Amino acid sequence: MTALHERIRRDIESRILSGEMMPGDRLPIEHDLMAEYGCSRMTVNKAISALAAAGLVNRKRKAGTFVAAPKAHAMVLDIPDLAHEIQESGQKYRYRLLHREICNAGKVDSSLEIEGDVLWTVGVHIADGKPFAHESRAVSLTAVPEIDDAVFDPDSPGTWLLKHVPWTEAETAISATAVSDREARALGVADNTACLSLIRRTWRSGEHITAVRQLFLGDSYTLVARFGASA
Amino acid sequence: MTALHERIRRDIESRILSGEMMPGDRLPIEHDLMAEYGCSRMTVNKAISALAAAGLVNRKRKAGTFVAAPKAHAMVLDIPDLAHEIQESGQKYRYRLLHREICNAGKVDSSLEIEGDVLWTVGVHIADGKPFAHESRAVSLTAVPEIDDAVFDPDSPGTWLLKHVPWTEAETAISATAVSDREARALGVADNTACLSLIRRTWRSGEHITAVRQLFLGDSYTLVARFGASA
DNA sequence: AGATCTATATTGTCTATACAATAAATGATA
DNA sequence: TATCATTTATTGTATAGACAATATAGATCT
Repeated sequence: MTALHERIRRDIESRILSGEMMPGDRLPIEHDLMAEYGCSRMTVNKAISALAAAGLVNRKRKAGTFVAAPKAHAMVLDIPDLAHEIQESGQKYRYRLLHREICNAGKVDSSLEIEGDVLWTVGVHIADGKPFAHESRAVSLTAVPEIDDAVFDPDSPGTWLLKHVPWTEAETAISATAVSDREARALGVADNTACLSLIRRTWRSGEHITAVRQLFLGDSYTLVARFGASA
Repeated sequence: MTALHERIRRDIESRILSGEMMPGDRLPIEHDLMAEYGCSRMTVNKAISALAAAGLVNRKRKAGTFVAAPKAHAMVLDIPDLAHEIQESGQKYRYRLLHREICNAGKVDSSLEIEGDVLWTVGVHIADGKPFAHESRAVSLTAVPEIDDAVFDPDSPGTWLLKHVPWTEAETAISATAVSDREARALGVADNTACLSLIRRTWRSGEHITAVRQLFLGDSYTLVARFGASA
């Protein structure tokens, strides 16, 4: 039932992933694959183009198609929507707003690197009554003026934004840090506890929409990135 | 000079990303796009299939093509090869091996979740003479017997593996932790310093190759993931 | 109203062919 | 030998047409 071009793609893909074809090796030319699979060149081309789009091979006119060097470690990182993830796992999710203020970006955490007038929120993500992540967020009022009217009761500011504002570019920086005393109090942990710090900034067509810094208790939360069939 | 199918793809993509077309909106049918762009259906199909492959739209026979719900936060995470990255930034890279032992996996850090006989290495990544990441790695001897003969002098075990063994599946877990006393000593920092813990496990066709746990000093290292044009 | 069949719109795949673009290989020239 | 032009192999793009698969919408029958 699977389409032929798909079969060809998977066939060659497996030859590469299994190590049977090593980086630098040359693939058969389209004409030969046509013969091998008994199909038209368009079909072969579709299969190999897909591999090229996925970065598994490089193609060059006249030269041929070659197995690409291993993509080192580019992989898909699944940064979940907290509310969604927590509810999935059967826990009760709540967001508690600690602070909400319209102010100039200069006033908020400088690590967010946002400018202009913003809505600044500070809150805590709670799973089954237990604080679980601390969040400080700035949303540009010039980019998203309507957020001023938003109520963050069922939804956290992040969920609200996801539902209302599409983004086109994003950047996420992950590091480790020790919680400050104020954050420790909000999370109900000891001062200086090791935390995962996730700073995420999004744009829409070059215009900065929001920047957020989330602190996850180190042992309670782990980001997992997967690549390949093990998923 | 850009191909027509590429122009069509970008055209529609920008309509989606700009917010002009919202999730759930229906795209014109291929026949209409044919007319709009004055080309054959195959060309339109190629453009829209690319958008579908990228997850921007969903296609259903008879129903049509629809703008997909925002892909939450799936993005490309660039987990660099440490040696490469440090050298890029003009610093001098060195790997110092602290421990090397053939043993059963049971003996090494249980968080690595590997089994059988392994080569266990512990070492420190050094940039410009300053310790910078602590690494504990187990490499399966059944999967990679030849690593027993490897010398980790110019290359760290990770770099050696990258050069010699292709992998097909990988999983990376990122969390925050406080360094143990032994690790603190190796890194030359105070006990309990907050660190980024990166556990990475790779397979080849289902066979577990290696598992590694790297500890990065929290303030000295940040993983950055980017998505979209801002890169 | 509800179930079942039928028609139809839309995407999915494939073919055979054509010409364009590119870079490597080859040959000609200085 | 070095440089430049020419050929040639290979991929890139496009076309028109055909038939398949499938989900919706409409029609028919309980």
